[in-house]
Amino acid sequence: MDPVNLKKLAKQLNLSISTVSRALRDSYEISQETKDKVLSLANELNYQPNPYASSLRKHKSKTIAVVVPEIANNFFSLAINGIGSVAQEKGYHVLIYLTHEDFTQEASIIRHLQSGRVDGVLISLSSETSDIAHLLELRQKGLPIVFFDRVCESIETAKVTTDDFESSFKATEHLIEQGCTRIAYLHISKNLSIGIKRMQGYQEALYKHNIKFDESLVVHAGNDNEENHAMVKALLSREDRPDGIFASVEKLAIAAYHVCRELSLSIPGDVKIISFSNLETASLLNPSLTTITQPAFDIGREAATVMFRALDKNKIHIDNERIVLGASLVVRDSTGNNT
Amino acid sequence: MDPVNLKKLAKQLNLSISTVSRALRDSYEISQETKDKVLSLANELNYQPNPYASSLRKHKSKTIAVVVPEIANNFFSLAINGIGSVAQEKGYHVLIYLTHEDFTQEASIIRHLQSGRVDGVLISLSSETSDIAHLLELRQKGLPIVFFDRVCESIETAKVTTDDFESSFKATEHLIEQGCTRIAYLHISKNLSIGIKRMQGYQEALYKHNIKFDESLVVHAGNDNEENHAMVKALLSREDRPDGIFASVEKLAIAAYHVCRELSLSIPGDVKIISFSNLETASLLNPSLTTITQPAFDIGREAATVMFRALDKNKIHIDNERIVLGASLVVRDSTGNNT
DNA sequence: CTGTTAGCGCTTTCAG
DNA sequence: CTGAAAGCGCTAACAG
Repeated sequence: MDPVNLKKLAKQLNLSISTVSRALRDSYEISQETKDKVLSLANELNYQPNPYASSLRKHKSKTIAVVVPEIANNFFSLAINGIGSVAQEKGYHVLIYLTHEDFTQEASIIRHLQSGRVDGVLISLSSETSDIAHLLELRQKGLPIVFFDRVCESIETAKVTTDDFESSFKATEHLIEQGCTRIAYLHISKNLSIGIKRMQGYQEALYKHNIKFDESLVVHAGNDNEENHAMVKALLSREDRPDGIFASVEKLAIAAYHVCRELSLSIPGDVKIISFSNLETASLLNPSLTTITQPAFDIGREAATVMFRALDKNKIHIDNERIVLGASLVVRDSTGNNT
Repeated sequence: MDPVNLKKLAKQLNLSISTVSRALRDSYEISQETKDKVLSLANELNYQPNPYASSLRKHKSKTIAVVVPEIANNFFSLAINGIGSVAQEKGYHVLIYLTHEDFTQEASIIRHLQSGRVDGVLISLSSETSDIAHLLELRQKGLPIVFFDRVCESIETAKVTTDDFESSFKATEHLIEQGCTRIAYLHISKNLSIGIKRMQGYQEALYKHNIKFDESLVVHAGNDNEENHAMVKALLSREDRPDGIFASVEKLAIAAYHVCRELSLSIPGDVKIISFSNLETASLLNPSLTTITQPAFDIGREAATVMFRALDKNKIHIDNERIVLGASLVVRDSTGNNT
């Protein structure tokens, strides 16, 4: 109840507040003897420095913000784990903000972060974000930003992603090699670079194998699950329905699964599905699920590492570095073993 | 770059700092006219109050800590989502701390939180936690605590959980009704009340159906996945191996799945598995997975609601309330539809 | 209705 | 090596 602060320690030791403060930060200008005395009393009373006082004084919070669309999504959870692990090593704190894929919420969160509450921001954009004024403003305030996964190409700063093009190319090619000729692409958002890059990989694979790109096989999904479901259902109900589906995100693959069940289409007999997905356990449990698994944890670690490196050097502006981590195409045979 | 603070606003408006401050907090003692002027300039300059200054002054941080063993776990992710949604409504910030199921880390995190960085702590205990001195200390410092899921029975405060006993009873009974007679229990930790309650439900169901409880069918799992795997493998390699498995947590069910595959045991032919699990999508994808699905999001919301109610009233000590939310037994037929 | 002032707990000159 | 004092940005008496 009674506060343990520098004043109290100082009084009890007959020292000045500044001496105690310096002793605790192991300053060279304090005698060993004094340091020992201070340290021991601090431990005894379990002194914990008030972080707000020192943040106010130093204009540094030792805190970063992680802004993600949602957290109940294996990719983001794992990435946050990665971020958290580096943060703990570096003695930083992690504030989590969820945008729920909503632009307005994202903007208001980012705007709030101009307050100085955090020293840097790691962000994965909402699928609705096209206007980036709020991010530019934040940067102008001197806050370093690192993008991960869902990056913004037009802002010069570090971006950590999966090799979206390459892995999409391989995934699509895999479907083609399995005999698919009419492959649909479930597109997450026209605003997000991941959606675009993944689509490019898909198109490139079709091109390589002389399959004509059919615009009508692309489903432009939105934020409404019901609507997405309906669109996928329409697609799979067509006379000339696709025999393969490449989903740019897990959520859309799940929708496709649902629809196949409703329409009594067998997987992978009638329709082969492949998707970006980090549901390791799910794919473990279902042999017919072939996934592109992103190195989510490492993406988090990498993004955080870049950020802390900048913060250590008091760098406000992070260089326009692009870090691309490889994803793995996890194909399973009918017994569920990886191949 | 240049800071927008009260001083700056005051100077530009020819008002005193305190007047500006009051105007911004919509104090009754400020004229509408002044308020308007202040507000409009604040908006124009995009003034964001320094949270550290006001926290220091008010001894309130408008921030809570959420301490969980891990985050790449659907239950915790969903619960954090729930917490986050209430926090955002109430204007609170959420700091996430991960213990990695490690007691030492948990203790050091909790100790750090005595600093006043947060106004309250929501926690789900690490499976290694048996000593609770750190939690008692925290409480003595005047910080309200709310437990969720993995609660500590011996501390008087609010606890939000699933009806562990009841749902375990039903799950076990379900296995018995499916014809299982030798049902194993995969036990998470002897320290955690959830493990114990779930075991009690299991035992009670056996008792009701006149099946003798066989201690040798209980696997006491630890923190090491390899070891757990080995123990489950030993269990399923026995001459008199179980024909049913009830896993108290998802991770152990996954281990059992792996082992069955290695030993070429069919599920649910040779062995029926049932588990606490929030991997909705996984169970969607695999028809043979029967789960007890906890209302994770609601547990998070509920826990946060209790916390904010206390904080609103400046209550340091939360009453020993127990909130129990129902879980649902999700049984699927061979087509994967819920029944 | 508005201004002056004291301080939250800490760091950091500047003096000794 | 140690102490005194100023001040980070904000709030809350207390005066007027």
